Amino acid sequence: MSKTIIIWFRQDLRREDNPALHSAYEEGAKILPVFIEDDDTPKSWKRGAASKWWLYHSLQSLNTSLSNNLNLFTGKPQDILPALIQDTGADAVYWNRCYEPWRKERDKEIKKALEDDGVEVKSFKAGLIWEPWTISTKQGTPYKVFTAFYKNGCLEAGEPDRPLPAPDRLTYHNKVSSAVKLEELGLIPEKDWYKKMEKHWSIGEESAKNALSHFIKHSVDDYNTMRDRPGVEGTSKLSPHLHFGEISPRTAWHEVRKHQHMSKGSNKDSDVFLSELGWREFSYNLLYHFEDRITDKPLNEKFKNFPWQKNKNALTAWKKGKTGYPIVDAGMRQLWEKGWMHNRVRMIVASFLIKDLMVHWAEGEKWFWDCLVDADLANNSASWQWVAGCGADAAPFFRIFNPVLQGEKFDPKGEYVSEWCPELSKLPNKYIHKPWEADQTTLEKAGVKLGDTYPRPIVDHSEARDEALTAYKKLK
DNA sequence: TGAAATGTTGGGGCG
DNA sequence: ACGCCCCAACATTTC
Repeated sequence: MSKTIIIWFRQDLRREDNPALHSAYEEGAKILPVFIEDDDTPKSWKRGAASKWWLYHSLQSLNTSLSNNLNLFTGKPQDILPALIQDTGADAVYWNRCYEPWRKERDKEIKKALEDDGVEVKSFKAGLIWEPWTISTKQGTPYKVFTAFYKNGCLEAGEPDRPLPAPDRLTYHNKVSSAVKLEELGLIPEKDWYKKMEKHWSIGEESAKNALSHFIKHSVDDYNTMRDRPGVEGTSKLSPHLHFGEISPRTAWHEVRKHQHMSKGSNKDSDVFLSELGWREFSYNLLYHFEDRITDKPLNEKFKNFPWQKNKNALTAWKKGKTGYPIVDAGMRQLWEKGWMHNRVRMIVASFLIKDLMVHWAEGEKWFWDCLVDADLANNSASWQWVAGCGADAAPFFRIFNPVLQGEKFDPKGEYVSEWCPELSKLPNKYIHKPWEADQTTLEKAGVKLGDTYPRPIVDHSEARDEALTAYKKLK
């Protein structure tokens, strides 16, 4: 009689390059695929609304590719898994590792409890290319500077492992009767705000592969410059697929490498994309080594005394995309509608919230957490601290983005602003990033009434900048 | 993966 | 022809 192995899916919702699944398949075992929507996540980091919506579809897609054999549960894995083993007589549980602090701890306990009961447990690397404990400085300390981490740490560790093929013809254990329906996971909200997101995304493993090949075919060789143009298709848009593990970072890495070997041109641009995968690894490295100072406390303790403003009205205006700065508002509206924001604009809106409005970066972090389909603890936390200047290898605080100049530089034709702030779309390029400077005739011609159809700036950037710098200077 | 302030240079207007 | 000033253009420094 063949062995039955529970494959506990978490953030690895794919068949290809799935080491846990692959290993069970190679053993010729009967597979019992399981996903548990756990309720033991700390309150602040419960799945956000957009993230839930994505997960719903990703699970649906995974279930299809597992020939409807995915068993869904809600509750605590530490209760559900042993019960499941009791029910099915499964011999082993395999999973791919997660790196959130609370999951790490919990998984360790589950492993011990199961092993004490004579159940075999194996965990695998699937979500990262270089796991944090394998990369350290010559002194044995964790890297805190990206370039050193990536060049001397990651790249010196050698070419990443090749991705594993998807197993064909899996043998499944019978579906478990206690499993619940996808609808019962509580992932789809009552209000149907997500309808508008549906047209922006195609979810699941196959879509993730398509997104990657589309990116490699059309954008990767102009990545270095075009990735900064929010009005243009220049980025990979892989982030949600990577977060849920619909595609592995190793696959992305090696597909780009393959392209590099076959293409005649320079690899400069595609190398920049690979280094972005490196930034993802760096974020996980920080989360792993500095977990208590990553998600809401500043890594740089000097910032504990920063005079953050509880500016509720400003925060609301920011969230709604009504700050009066077109590039900021366009970004915030894109986030709301699409569950995603272009990376260049993420930096601009974050700089604006933190430095122009002097609102604590954790407020922005929370809002992104709820709105982003790619909400990811490591990336979101590290990136907010990066902009705030209090993270590892962070942008210095005094590097304050000017929303007008950023708009003019990276959205020179106003395409991005026009798409997300259509009320401004008839303004000439010269004024589309600063409508308050346009004369009355120009405004009327474009159908813009400041303070009515579009807000006036809620702060004066130049004054706000001075105030932020003054506050920063007082820190010691 | 900035922007503003400050410094330097050099051409051209002009007495 | 010369010195002086103005100011763009560019470079450097500072936040």
